[in-house]
Amino acid sequence: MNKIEHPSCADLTQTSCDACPIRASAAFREFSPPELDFVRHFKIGEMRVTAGSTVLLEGAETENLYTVLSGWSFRYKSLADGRRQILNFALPGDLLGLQASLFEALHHSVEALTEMRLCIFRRDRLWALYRDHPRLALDITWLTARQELVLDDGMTSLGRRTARERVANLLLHLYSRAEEIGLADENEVELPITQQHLADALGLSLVHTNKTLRHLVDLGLVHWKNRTMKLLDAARLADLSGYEPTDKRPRPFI
Amino acid sequence: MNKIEHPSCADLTQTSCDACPIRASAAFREFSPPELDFVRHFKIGEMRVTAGSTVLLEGAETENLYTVLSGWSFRYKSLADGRRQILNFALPGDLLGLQASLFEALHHSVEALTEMRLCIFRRDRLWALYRDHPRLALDITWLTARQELVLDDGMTSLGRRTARERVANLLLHLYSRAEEIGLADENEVELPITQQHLADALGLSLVHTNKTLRHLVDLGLVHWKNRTMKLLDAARLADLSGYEPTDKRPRPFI
DNA sequence: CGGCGTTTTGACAGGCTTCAAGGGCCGTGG
DNA sequence: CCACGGCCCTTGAAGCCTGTCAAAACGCCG
Repeated sequence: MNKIEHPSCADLTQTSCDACPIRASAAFREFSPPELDFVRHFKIGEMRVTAGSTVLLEGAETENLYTVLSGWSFRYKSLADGRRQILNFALPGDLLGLQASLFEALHHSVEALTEMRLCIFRRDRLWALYRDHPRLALDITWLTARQELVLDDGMTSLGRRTARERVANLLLHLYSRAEEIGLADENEVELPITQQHLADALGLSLVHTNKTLRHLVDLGLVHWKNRTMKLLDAARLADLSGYEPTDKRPRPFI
Repeated sequence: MNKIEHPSCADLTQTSCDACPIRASAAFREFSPPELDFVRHFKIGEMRVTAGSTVLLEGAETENLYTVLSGWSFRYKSLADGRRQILNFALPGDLLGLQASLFEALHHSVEALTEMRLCIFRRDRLWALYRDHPRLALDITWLTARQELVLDDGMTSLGRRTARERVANLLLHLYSRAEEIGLADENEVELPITQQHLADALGLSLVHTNKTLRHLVDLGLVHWKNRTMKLLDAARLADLSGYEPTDKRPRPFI
């Protein structure tokens, strides 16, 4: 399996929040000393999971709140007969399990696409965070609002876009997300997903996803091989996808 | 067709927050006196819009934050060629425009289905709310997380459910939402929507939506006439829809 | 080399869309 | 009082986009 490398913290058993690899990214805002201090105590520990493992399971209760430190994963829902819908992909900096912290149980599952490192926060201290660190609370709201943007666009794709538009749209979105946190450049990105994942995210069958993707490749708009994607003509892709780039402003973080 | 109306609030007899019709509902939690006091000042005024008017327009900036006091509306996105996807329906107690408060611009529109009364909050005081009233901040987070539940299920429908499953699922969902705030009982509810709205929410064509709905009616599972829906066999509907009821716990509110 | 997961292709079926037209309901106006 | 127009709902027919079935090619790894 492909792994996402984060050399700076590769062999650390427990990253100090001071040296958090996430915070170091230019995409996130700076913490004040008191905030940093709180976060250090809010955090219970770290978790490392292997590619393919289930991080969160639909229906589970009493889960904690997690933050992705490294690695890719995806949220999904399953129907009784096995049909699966991928809701979105979670990258470093994303929050996981907030639902479980606010409601009785989780209504979706999360699966790791690569080896992942997760920061674990105590769900019972979420209230303390809101009470004592409003700026962090606002950051959480910001993250959830941002995710809603993604879900809104995803719904529009599933409901009203053609297969070709959906594929083009998702490829651009994935590149954009990866680039934002420095996992891509030169229009090239390593995506740890199979075409089956694309299909489940797009609401299409595997076969049709393949044919559509191949079509875009044949048109010379994108390269897709060995878990690596390269955008060859992002402008034309965007053109036939109705893609609307999302807000790029600095991003807060717990 | 769609016009933005911003009637002056001056002539309206402003509802005192103390007697807020939303808070009176058993579905919402009680406010503490200080919270009530803050909300009173957070609120700038009320707005009344007529059925069919556009409450929020995609791309608009510097919008305020709204809360629905009465009436139905829906959030939607449009594609360049006119295709429309309804993202969800907003009922009394729902928040509108949080995105616009956190980001540069709105990425979806909102249209009123009935006459509506909206409570207007100052977007620039959102930070004060988080700073001084963490419980209210948590309430906002709760509302957005809850909306995410709805979007997740909607995505699953659009991506992986058949037309029949989608229709059955949406009807149950709409009834559930209406019942929750006392707008429905005896399995009967007045839905101010046309089949075109159903179609746009389900990602189906109007024709196919009609045929599918008619099929459910012919099966004796539901009644649909004159903007009124009655669930005749909710169990069987749920059975063929893969419906999962959402959390029913008391609901917070700004 | 063999096994397995992934990608690719072809053929066919079908669910859903599109096109088209008629019917019902209701407010408006002659 | 009835005709008329505008929505909305309904129904039929034809066609296409996408799903399903099947099988082969490919690539990686033990």
